[in-house]
Amino acid sequence: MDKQGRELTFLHSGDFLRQNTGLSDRLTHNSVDTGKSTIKEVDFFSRDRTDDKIHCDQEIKDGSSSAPVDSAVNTGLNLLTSSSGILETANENKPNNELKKLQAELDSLHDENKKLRRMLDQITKSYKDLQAQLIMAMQKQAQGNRGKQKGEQNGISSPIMSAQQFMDPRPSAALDVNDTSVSDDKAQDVSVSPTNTTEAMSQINPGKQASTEDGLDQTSQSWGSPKSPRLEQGKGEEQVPEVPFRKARVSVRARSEAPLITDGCQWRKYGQKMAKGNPCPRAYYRCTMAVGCPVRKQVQRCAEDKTILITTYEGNHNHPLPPAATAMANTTSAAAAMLLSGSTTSKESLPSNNTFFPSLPYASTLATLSASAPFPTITLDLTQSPNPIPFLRAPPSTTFPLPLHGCPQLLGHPMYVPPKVPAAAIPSLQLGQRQASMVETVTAAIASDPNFRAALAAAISSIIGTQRSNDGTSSNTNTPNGGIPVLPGSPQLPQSCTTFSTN
DNA sequence: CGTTTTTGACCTGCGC
DNA sequence: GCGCAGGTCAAAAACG
Repeated sequence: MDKQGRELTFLHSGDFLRQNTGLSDRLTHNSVDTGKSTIKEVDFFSRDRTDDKIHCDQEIKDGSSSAPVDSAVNTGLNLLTSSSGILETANENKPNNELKKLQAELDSLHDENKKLRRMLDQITKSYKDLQAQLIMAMQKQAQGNRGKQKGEQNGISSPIMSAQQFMDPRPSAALDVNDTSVSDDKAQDVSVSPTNTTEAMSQINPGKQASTEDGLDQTSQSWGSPKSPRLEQGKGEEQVPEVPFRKARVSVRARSEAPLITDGCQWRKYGQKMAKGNPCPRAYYRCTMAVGCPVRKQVQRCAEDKTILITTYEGNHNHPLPPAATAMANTTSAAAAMLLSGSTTSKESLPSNNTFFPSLPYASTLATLSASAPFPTITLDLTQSPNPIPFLRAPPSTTFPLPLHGCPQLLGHPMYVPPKVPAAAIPSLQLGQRQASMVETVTAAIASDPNFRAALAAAISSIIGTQRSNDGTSSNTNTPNGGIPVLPGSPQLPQSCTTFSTN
């Protein structure tokens, strides 16, 4: 928490600027010429509760996807109860029989509600079963085609498969076509666990899920140091099969003068390296919010435009996340959901434009999928405005234009006015609002994707099923983050990793 | 004094 | 096999 004191939170009106406690001298490039404290981090995602509430309301209105069914049911009950109470008060003088009528009606509604819940449970269960079967079938198919797969790796594979691979670190092991050692047992495990389907999303999700989740340990292990010699020493034996795709990554490009972007988590820097082709060093951070949290992130400034900070998240949090982190998690989870949604057909060489969403206003802000990298990566580009600044994007990939109306380039620093960026002329006073709305805008934009909706619905179903199976509690708690429901794979504990780095 | 950052060394994977 | 690049470790330094 100390660290947070050094961070800047732009989305909280009250916390608009948090005091930097004195590390500013280290970050010379971060200094604001006005003499104000150096900006340590920029919080693109933090929101206040009001925002969350609004977001939640929006989801409910949207109806199709997000709002967990249970919550909808409960809402109905509440409304009825409330309304009945009002009636009771208003009808004090009316005959008791009328009151009894209302009570009877209320009871009947309760019964109906129970029935609906049962139905929901059944549907959820059925969905899980089907999902498990699908995964198993896919794995078998993958094994059958393994011979071909090498060639296909660089090409386009089954959308579902690719999605699974991207999103699922663990599942990736199970689903990985390259992994000959995958066992059916493992596949089953994966299928059973909701976290499997969307690891990246899970990472993003504010972790509400209990750390007891089996996925955590596995994730931690794989993350702990896939490359770590020490850990790998035992790989000779029963070790979890090495997966070509170690982990899904979420990378965020944002314009920021701050060296870091506040994402609600605590990070400890454990290394810095000069990357080839980039004069700016790459910093490596590890999540310190919980002991053994496997989540790591890399922060680097873009070589082409040093005002752009690129942050890449890796791994799932194995601990609950604070609200501020939840907001970020929501955004990244949305991106992850897009990955899962089947857009992943575009593993590579798909046009980097708004081919998929021509109707979206700002193709300039994109989510990019890259399979060419060692790790499946989705990149959220928050740097471009309707008047985009050209910059080089990595490898051929599929892009998902995100209509960010919030002038992403301003996100990084409220006081910073990039000379190149026209949008920078926007008064800094509006930045807070803009940034606050940006998260929602991004979320809404992503959610507008039918594929995303489908994925989200599936995710919710998985979560609901999981929670009930795990603790028997209702699924209402799935949306603590105030907006995007916790997606499967990241359900409560794990949060997907999205990295915001400014290069 | 405890925690965090810095930084050089080390390890691994990959391409030639 | 060698060299390069990416990533991590861990001791030392810095910070609060």
